[in-house]
Amino acid sequence: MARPKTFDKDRALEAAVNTFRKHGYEATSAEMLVRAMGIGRQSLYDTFGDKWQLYRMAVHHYSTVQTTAHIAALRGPARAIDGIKAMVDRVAQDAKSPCLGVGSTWEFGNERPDLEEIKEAHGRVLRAAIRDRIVEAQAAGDIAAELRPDDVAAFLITTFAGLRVAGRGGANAAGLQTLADLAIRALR
Amino acid sequence: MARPKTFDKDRALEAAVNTFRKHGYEATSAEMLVRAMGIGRQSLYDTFGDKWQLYRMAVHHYSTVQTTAHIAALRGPARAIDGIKAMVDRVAQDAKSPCLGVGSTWEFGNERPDLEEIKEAHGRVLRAAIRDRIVEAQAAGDIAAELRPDDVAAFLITTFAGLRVAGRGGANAAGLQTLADLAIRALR
DNA sequence: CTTATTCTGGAACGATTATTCAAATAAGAG
DNA sequence: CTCTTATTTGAATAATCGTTCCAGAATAAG
Repeated sequence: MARPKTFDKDRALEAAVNTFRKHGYEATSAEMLVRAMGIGRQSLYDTFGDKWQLYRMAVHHYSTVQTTAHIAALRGPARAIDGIKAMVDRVAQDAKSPCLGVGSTWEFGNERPDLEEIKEAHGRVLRAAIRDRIVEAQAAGDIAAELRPDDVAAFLITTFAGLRVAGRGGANAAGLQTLADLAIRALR
Repeated sequence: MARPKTFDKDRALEAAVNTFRKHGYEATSAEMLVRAMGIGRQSLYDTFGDKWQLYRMAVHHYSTVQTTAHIAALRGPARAIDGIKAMVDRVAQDAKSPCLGVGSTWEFGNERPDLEEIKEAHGRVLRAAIRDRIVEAQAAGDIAAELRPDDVAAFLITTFAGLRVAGRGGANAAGLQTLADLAIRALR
């Protein structure tokens, strides 16, 4: 059997992710994707189907990486409140590079069931992880006991979106950190 | 002099605003605009120049209306903190309909000087108005004195973006209100 | 009425879109 | 080397894009 050289699909997908992050779905052309991914045009269609399927895979990949990083920061420190702070700080530091989650949410709202499915799955996991640490922080007296954990988790995720929009709009690192600190303040 | 009937430019512009709000710039075609605005294709180009100029006018119009509404809510109540709450609540209630400010920020970042100019001008006015009421609320003891008014104003505007992304993603009215309440909590 | 002006809508333009067919190229296995 | 398969690339398709030209319909002032 002959086994010719095959291109790195993961590398190609990550290049697609970055292109979609920067320009969104509509403003990204197949030509841009091919160039960024460093593969031939036909390989793109053979391997990933079409532009929309590639986009879905990009969103899925991005969501996985991002959710994993969120949770790693969240669970890193011993104290729950420190984990929550670490997670928020990480988003503040990362907010200068465009988020594909916010991008796809803004571009398609909740009108694309297949996209919604992907984001719902990751969102559920992330919300649950955050909620657990909130409960833990409340037990430690670091988050006000009267707050409902689900509400706080939703608030933090909404804060992520706000930070990312601010970052996209040109806010500097120090300003983003100040915003993150203020959000944490709401939990006392 | 003969003076033929002229179409209502304000109505047409508002229709353009709504179309751009829903679909963004890239995904809005001239055909969609013509249909939504209820005018002939040539009238669009004669009156508004081209698609980009129309978009700039739409962003400008939207920003003006939105800034005015923000400030009206902000200055309505006698107590400053109530004005701030009213402004945030208004955004929470409005967050289901897509915001052209967030949309243009996300679609173009801060790389379009002519767009940036428009939003900077309105942003400056809004930030100043918010800051004034924050100072007032601090004097009344309703906002923590140690917070810097500029930071709080930036935080509130970032919260607007977060709420709007959440609304676009399908959050319901009650959930948005809860998020707004939590944001206000950060100011105590 | 006439006449001046505006608006409309079909036709066309060139450019770009996503996608596919088919042929050429490249590279590893035997 | 040959053979097999992956990948690339040129060409073509059909659709749509923003935009302009142009002819005719509509409308209001004189």
